[in-house]
Amino acid sequence: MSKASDRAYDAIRGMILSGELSSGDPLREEALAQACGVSRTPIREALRQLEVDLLVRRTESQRSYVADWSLDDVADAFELRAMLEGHAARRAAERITDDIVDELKHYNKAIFAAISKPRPDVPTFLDRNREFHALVLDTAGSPRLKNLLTALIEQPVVWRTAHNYDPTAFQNSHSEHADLISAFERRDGPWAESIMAGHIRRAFHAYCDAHKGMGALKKGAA
Amino acid sequence: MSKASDRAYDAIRGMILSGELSSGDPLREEALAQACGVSRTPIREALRQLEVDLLVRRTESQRSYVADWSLDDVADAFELRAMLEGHAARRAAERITDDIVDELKHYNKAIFAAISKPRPDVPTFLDRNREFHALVLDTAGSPRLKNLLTALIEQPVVWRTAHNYDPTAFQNSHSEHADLISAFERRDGPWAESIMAGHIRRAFHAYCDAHKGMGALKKGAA
DNA sequence: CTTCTGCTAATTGTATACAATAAAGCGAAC
DNA sequence: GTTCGCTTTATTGTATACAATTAGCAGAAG
Repeated sequence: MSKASDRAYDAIRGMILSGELSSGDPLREEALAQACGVSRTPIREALRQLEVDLLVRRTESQRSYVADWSLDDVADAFELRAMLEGHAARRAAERITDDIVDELKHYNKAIFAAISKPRPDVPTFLDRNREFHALVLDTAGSPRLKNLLTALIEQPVVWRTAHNYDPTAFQNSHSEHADLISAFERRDGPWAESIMAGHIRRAFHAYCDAHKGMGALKKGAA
Repeated sequence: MSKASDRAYDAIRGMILSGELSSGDPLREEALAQACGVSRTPIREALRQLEVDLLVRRTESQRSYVADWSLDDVADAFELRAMLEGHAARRAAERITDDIVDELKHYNKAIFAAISKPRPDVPTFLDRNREFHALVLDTAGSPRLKNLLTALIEQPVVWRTAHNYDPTAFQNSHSEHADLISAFERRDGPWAESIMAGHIRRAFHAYCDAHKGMGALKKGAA
């Protein structure tokens, strides 16, 4: 996407993720255009993309609203991620080269450094973690799988949960990555698959723990 | 999508599937607009959708081209379908009601009727088959899964292959649906999953047989 | 009191003009 | 002869005006 569309996309996405907009809020093109300082054309493009991301839902009459993510939806998303990323890990194990393994080790070292500080560096953790998973996905060598997963991976759920990780969860994440790398070194697809699936499922349970009693994702603002 | 966008989408999609446009052909908005009798705006929307469908690819400089589907890509798509539709079948088996089972039986009966004629009624087969799979997918009750699969399910591969089915393949398809219904009646998720996965894989092999020696999807026209 | 109908206002869809950007072709310098 | 850079041209991005559609509401009929 190009400049204005990107600005619009990031802006709207930010408003949704930050809770400035709540579930079910209507998204009117004209209003968003003013808010983002662009015309309706790039807004329309951004909304289409956000719809693919499932952050925005459209009614049959083409009106757009902020999507609502119930706990079931979140579970659903994590389940699919577990399956698809597990599959990706298996394929990656069958195709990986030593160079890629080294690169993964490098990312995981950076993750370790970020979470070993007295006060964990969450943004760095998130970035390296993202890169780690992206590299696995690339190594899987399936453009379609990549397409499906990217729509699933960068979603509010993932985004919000990490801030609530406790130190143990960080450690678990890091050591699961290490296990995954071991599976890759042995080119053991099934092992890689099961580690990855478990890795995602653990993230889901971390999410559940973090959101216990706080009404899931309802009402982000206020 | 609305009228003009739809027309554009169908028209371009048709041009690609029929082979009127070949892999790698550039898609220029202005030219398509004229060809479809609409302005560039709906064309742009259609192209974005076709890109999601993976029928169109865009370069970094935002130019659009007809995507090329190598045999590997086709295999890739079928593998993902097998996994995801298998998953959907398992979920469906855990959630299905007797009414839905009856409806599936009804579709499968219609399929049987269509393929039992002296000269099989392929369009009807395709329609009922589509409805059968769509109902399973709905019953799975995962909007995200549905989202992912619809992007995968209506693709050139599926579309073209059925025309080359031999009578045996039609029969197999019908009897696998019957098996699936049995699994649903017993609410046996794992069974349903494996039948569905096999069902899709068989379709892939039917595709391979039909395209043996005819250079996969290269050069559809001429 | 409810429901249907028609009007009004709000919102999205489409077309088109113009701006920005990337590709292609040409020419000069080395 | 090749390569670098400029100019030209083709193509996409953005803004805006207008058309079409939809929702919301008021008012009359039952």
